[in-house]
Amino acid sequence: MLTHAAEDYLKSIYKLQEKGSKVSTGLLAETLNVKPASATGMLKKLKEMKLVCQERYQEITLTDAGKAIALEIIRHHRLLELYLFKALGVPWENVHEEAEKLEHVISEDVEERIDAVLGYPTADPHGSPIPDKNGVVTPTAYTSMTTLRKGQSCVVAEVSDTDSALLQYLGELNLYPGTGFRVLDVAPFEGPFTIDITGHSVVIGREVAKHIFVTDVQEEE
Amino acid sequence: MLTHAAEDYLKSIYKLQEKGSKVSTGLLAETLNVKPASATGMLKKLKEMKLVCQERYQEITLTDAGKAIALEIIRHHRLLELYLFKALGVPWENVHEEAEKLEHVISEDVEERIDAVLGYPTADPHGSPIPDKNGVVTPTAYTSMTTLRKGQSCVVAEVSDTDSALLQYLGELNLYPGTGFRVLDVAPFEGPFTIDITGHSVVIGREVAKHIFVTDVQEEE
DNA sequence: GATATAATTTAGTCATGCCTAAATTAATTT
DNA sequence: AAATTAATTTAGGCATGACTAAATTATATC
Repeated sequence: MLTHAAEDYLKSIYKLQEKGSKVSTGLLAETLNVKPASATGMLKKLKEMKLVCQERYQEITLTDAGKAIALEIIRHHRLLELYLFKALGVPWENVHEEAEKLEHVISEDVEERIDAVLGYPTADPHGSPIPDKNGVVTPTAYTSMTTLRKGQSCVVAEVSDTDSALLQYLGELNLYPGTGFRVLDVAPFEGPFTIDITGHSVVIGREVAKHIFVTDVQEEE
Repeated sequence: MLTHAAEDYLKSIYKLQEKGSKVSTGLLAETLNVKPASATGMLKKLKEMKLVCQERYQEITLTDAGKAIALEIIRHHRLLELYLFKALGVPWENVHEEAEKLEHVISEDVEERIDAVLGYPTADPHGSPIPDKNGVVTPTAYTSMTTLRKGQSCVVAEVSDTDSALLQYLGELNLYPGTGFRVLDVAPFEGPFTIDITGHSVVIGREVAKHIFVTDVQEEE
């Protein structure tokens, strides 16, 4: 069994490379709120355990074994997030922090029960895909909200889960994955979006729109 | 915030003195599966934190602050046990182990939601009382099953939660707290009990009976 | 009262996982 | 090409929480 810290390193490496970043010691350290020297130390251990590959001063990648563990932890995390949200009513801006602690201690048995109670879901409350038991991820195709034009309608697919204040704001607007809206107007010079969401008209700034990803984009007369 | 290990020490001290044991370094070490020297080390820290009192080579007791923390952890543990049992269907012989890991990472917010979902319960699946939010414990009055005589009927109040194989056995017999049964016979010379439990006749040995505690004992014609 | 046994404490060690400071290597600028 | 800057690694330290071995204190026995 791995330590919690080692699991967190593997998870962060996976998420960074999934995001398309070149994973370096410094980036990893920053992500984990740790000094680069500490990351070097942990990476050395993970390399000895054959979970991580890295040539001296070069890019960091996961081995198949490392990736499998990373996906398992991510599955724990996302199932727990959804469970806390749906079964216990924890506000979605808080589920990430809670799941962060629980993901390392939950047993496979409890996880399977949670999975069953939720009806074998495929996405967490923010729309991120939940890997299945075999580590297979089915990513959802989506576009950034910033690409939308006046008159288009769409459905929220995913939102960034990093900023809890932003999540709280989006929750107040009911901008959860699955919610549909229509673009009433896009202000010129990279201006804000005015959207119609279930009958209410709301203005959304560019900075917020960058964190919203949509699907089912359709022109509407 | 305390470390998980410190929380475990406080919890064990509380449970041992609740059971009526004189809490010594050696007993505590044995309970926690740790060497006496290790316990001495942790006790030193807990004394510095004013959570534990102990004169050199003498009995160990909790301060009010230490007791409050112990009760909080026990509350976490027992609420989690009941939640795993009722909401997720985890077999009762497994809930102790699961809760042991979760009790240290669960937030107060999630705990309150669990408490509400369960309808503010007062006992865990084994019948142990759940301290309330203020640390008040309302113990249930019960008698050992070994004191029962032929013809008496009663209701299971509590069972030992330490031996998971025993719990599995009791579960198969449906001997959960709340279940009633009647003593059909007690064999002589400290022999086994024959009981009627919801229509089935079952023989229970002395060693098992020692771990069952009953209430509502009544003579029956 | 002396001694054997049991319990407890002290002292020193080890593994984790973080830190800072210094050294090294890589990349950029002049 | 040399020098500066940035990134990475090494070296040494610290806290936690376990361990073993040895010393100390308490208790029981003769």
